[in-house]
Amino acid sequence: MSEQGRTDEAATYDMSAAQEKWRRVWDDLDPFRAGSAAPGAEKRYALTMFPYPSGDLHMGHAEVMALHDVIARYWWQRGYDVLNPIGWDSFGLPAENAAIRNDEHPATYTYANIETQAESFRRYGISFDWSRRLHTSDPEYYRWTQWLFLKFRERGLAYRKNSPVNWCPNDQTVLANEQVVQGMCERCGAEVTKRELNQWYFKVTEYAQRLLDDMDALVGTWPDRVLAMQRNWIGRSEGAHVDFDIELASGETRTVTVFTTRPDTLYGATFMVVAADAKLAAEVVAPAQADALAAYVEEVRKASDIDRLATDRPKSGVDLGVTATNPVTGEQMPVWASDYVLADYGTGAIMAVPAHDQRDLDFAKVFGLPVRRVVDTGEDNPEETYVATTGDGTYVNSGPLDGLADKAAGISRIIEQLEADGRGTGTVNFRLRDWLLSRQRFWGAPIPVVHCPDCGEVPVPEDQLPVRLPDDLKGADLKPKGVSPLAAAEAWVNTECPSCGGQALRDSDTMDTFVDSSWYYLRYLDPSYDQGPFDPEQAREWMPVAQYVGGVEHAILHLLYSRFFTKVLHDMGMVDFVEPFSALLNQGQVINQGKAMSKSLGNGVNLGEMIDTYGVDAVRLTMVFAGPPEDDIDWADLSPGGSVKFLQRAWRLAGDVTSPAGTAPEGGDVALRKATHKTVHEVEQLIEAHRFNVVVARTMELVNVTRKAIDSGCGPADPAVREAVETVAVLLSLVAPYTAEEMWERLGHQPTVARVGWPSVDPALLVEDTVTAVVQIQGKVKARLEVAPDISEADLEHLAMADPAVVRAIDGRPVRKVVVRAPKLVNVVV
RNA sequence: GCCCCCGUGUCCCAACUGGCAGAGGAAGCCGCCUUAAAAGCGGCGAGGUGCGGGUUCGAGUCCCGCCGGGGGCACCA
Repeated sequence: MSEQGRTDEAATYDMSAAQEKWRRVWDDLDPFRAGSAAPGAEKRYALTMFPYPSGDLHMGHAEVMALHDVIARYWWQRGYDVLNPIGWDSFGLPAENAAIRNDEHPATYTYANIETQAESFRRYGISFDWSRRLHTSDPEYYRWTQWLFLKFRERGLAYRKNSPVNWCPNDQTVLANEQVVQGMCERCGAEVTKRELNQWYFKVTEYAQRLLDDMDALVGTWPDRVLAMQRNWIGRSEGAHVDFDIELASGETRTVTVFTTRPDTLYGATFMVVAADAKLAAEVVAPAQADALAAYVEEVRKASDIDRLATDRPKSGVDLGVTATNPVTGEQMPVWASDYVLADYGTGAIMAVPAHDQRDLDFAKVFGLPVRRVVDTGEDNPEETYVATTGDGTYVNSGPLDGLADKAAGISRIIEQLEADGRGTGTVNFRLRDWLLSRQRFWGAPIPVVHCPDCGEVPVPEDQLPVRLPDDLKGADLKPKGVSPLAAAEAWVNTECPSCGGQALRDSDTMDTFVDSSWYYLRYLDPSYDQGPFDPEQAREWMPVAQYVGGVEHAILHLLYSRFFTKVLHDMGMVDFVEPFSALLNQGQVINQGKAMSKSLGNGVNLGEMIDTYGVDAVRLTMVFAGPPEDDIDWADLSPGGSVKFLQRAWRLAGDVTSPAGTAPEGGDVALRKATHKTVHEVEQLIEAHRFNVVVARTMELVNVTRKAIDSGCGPADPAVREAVETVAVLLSLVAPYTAEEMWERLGHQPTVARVGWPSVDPALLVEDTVTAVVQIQGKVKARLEVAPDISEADLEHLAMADPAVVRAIDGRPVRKVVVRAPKLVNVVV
């Protein structure tokens, strides 16, 4: 790129040559090895969500890594000992599907892509410690995933149960609730159906309250919206279980418990509704209504989840032909079945209070069921309007509660009464369900359990881990068949029972890949550790992660699971903290022309081409400068060419410095020195606040004033110029490592600029000689005064009132009030 | 339907606990340099902060109500 015959001002450096050159130097110096900081340095763990190895890196990776690296490199410069590892989340469906397509083993695709991405990361110049590299599909890794599964099982936190589960007919596997989005498979978009299967679960629900409570410690360092999403997902609600006796057709009595958040409206419960697809409905239905129920359930099954999600569709249901007794009024209430009650939330049955719940009221209206108001809110009576009232009010028609106007008191009184009568109890209910972890796919960690006809479910002994995946399956062997491809691998699935030695079968399901990623941050501490999943000593030194950076798409799944794992490990005594990630930053997405990049829109931007055209540094700088890190950035709005120009301008400064390396800055041009020190000081605060775009803007300003100083100010030989240019190089080392290194070399220094240390700020140089004070009349600026920064309020007021422009503006009117904020402002009110 | 975030020059974006609306960049225009162009250097313009109220000496910033955009949840009893 550099050519002969150009003037000095127009000189540029060759970006691609610099990339080749410095990459080798860095490989040699290995400057980002954790543990290489000065002895006693504070340790900081910088983590970025590890990539999935599909294809090469894309613009999204480029953005998140560029932002993340600002933090990691800043910490190194500040003298911290930094752990910034990289690895791959390398199990998963895309590799398996590629293997079926290409008639090969999934490992082929996986490890080839990993090499491609690793090469791209190196070229991209991220400050990773490559010695910590891991892949979750390595047997050395999944050995410990399996080990953790067994430990969870020992603690009763991994268990099997029969249950209707989410089934993706396209991927031919079950899905966790978290992986079903709007009734669709979050991976392939197919409509999810239900199947009754025996599957493995992690008992996340046991940790629901702690997952909620411990979020208090994350407020302020995690994005509010992520905390809100997790809270919402956990879905805690306080209420009561209330028992209703149902008079069955056989004459027997069956007690049915409902969950309600409004036990205080029990006097207004006029009917009961059970989930149509729950066993309960079939168990209590009167014989005369059994056919009607069966027909209704069939109808509901046919209606897809998509239809169910439409909240405005009319209520439907069927009368079960039995009645339940209201425990406080003694009234007989009809029992209905409907699909608006969910089988797997609460108890799958509700007491309907149509006057104060719109859904119940809609149902009552369709079927002509009674409505009775028990809370008078002052609004129109819902019995007439068919608009349910849900606010606070005075209890009516509610026996002992009548006249009371306090909802909290109403709730606790009813609960007391129910508890005294043995008809109910106060309780807390969560929306969170247990985590379904079995997958009927091949490319995952096998579940380390053997099923023996005599001994039943037998865990694989620890010394036999890992249970390795067979390496002789490929192509059509891996086609989804509704059961795991492993079930058909006879040589693999047939085994000895570890307990009795008899013929037995391995569990042929594999674990959800989210199990792998729930603990990888601990494995990074020492990926070759063979005494356990991670080195507890290293965990004490480095954990928890000081800054985690990644996409908001993991707001619930990965982050919730990792938090759960950490709490379990804490309870096992393996770690001494309860939250894995102290701070979280969600970067925005890179979009193009207002829309997410996609093949169908044809608006994709190829990272490799961008790097070839503009160079790594310009692409990184463009990403960081684009805007606040958590905002989406539209590539069409940006100017990578402008970034190139800026980097060349900055680089050119280094060539203009004529003072020798090592020149002390003292005695240099004071104005330039002040600009330099002020920039460093501001950048420190901006980085702490993650305002990286402004960091770049401040660096540009410093480049601009340095250019002026060289051309028309103190001149290139002034020591302040060297100080300014060296500062620019250090600032750029966070964002544009190649340019920074080129500058550093040109300035007569040895590599690497990435570890030279952060410039120290001289507080004396942060003090301004004079400050511009603004004098306002009625809030409008009328005069400006140059004053000392430490001027007293009285002096400033005096100066302001004496200013001719101010006197003119006041024009003899009486001054009602003078507001003085020394040294910046005086406001005169007349 | 409920909850959250965001609306600042042509565009992307700055503006500390309320205190001179403009830092940086892009695009544009004008000079300098050049035989010329590119590159480089220097300079210029423009909005009163989506709309309407309110609080305040003073509001882009705080409060209320709208409009527009984005996101999350969604029959969760």
